[in-house]
Amino acid sequence: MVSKEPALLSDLTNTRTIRQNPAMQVTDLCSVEELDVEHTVVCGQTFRWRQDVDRWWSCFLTESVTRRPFLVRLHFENGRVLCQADPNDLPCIRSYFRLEVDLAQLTEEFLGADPNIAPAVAAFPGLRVLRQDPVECLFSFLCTSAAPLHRIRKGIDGLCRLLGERHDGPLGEPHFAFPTPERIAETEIADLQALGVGYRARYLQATARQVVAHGGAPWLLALRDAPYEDAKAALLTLTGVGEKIADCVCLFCLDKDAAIPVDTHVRQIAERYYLQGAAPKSLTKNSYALIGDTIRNRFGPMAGWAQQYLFYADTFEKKAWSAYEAQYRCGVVGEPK
DNA sequence: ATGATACCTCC
DNA sequence: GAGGTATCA
Repeated sequence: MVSKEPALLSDLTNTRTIRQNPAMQVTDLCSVEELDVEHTVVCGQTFRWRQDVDRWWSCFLTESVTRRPFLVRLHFENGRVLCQADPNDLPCIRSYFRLEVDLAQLTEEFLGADPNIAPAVAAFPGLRVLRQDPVECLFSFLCTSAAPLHRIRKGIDGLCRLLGERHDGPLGEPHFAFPTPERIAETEIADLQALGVGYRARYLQATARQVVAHGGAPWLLALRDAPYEDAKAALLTLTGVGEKIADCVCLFCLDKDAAIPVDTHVRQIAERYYLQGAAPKSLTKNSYALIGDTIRNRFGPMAGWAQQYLFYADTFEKKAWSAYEAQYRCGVVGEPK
């Protein structure tokens, strides 16, 4: 599997070089009860995090307003989350993980609203919904339709390597920023398809052109200030964006905490707990809304977070964690198992 | 409005 | 067949 993509070997993050970068400092970010880094970055809301050889989790993120890329590395030790980053980037990192949300209070409210969520909350304390950069979130989720996790990660990684701005570390280790809509818009469909994203290549180019026509990244970011319904409606006009992906983008980067992305897992959960007998046979526009409304009625305006606990606990049960985790290890992206 | 099918790719 | 969408009946 290594011989298939030898180029990746040279791209492994050399943690020593990062430690030698004087701008990178280790900070005590918060407690592990406040943030479970590992499950938060592998629970299906973001796809570019990886575990370096020293087991620190790392990602090359983009600040949503300034479009400035920056490196983050996180690790947990003695009940604390340690953060290795440029101190100037700490506010961005706190914002990304939405540490302003009082998770203890929120999960307490969820438990009061519905005891069915107790096992999920108990299994993953510290699991959070992110505030990602909308550009990365939208174009990432365009790659997710009917695709397994390793394919999603490979496609997104390829997209960044092909079109993302390259930033070299102190000893030349490369980091690729997520590409701009403009860059994706000017790329041939065939070149995008060569990344292994299949028919989603057409969606990437079409949506990139539509976003650029609307004003680019700032237009997407402005949806954060719009009501959920308006933001979702705007996203639904984009090619390749249906209800599920629109809700993923709303929830995972636009602060729309009531958004419920409904897939087969969430549908099964809704059937099991709330809709016995009255369960819809298929996922139509109406049944999609019914399931979302059911969960919103139960958990209120932060229902999207409740959905994430229920969803992840359900999928986690079905896959052995070791097999799951292996896809993230050592930064080797793109190869399954 | 609901239901069926094709669309890339690869295990 | 897979964590979905566009298209057409």
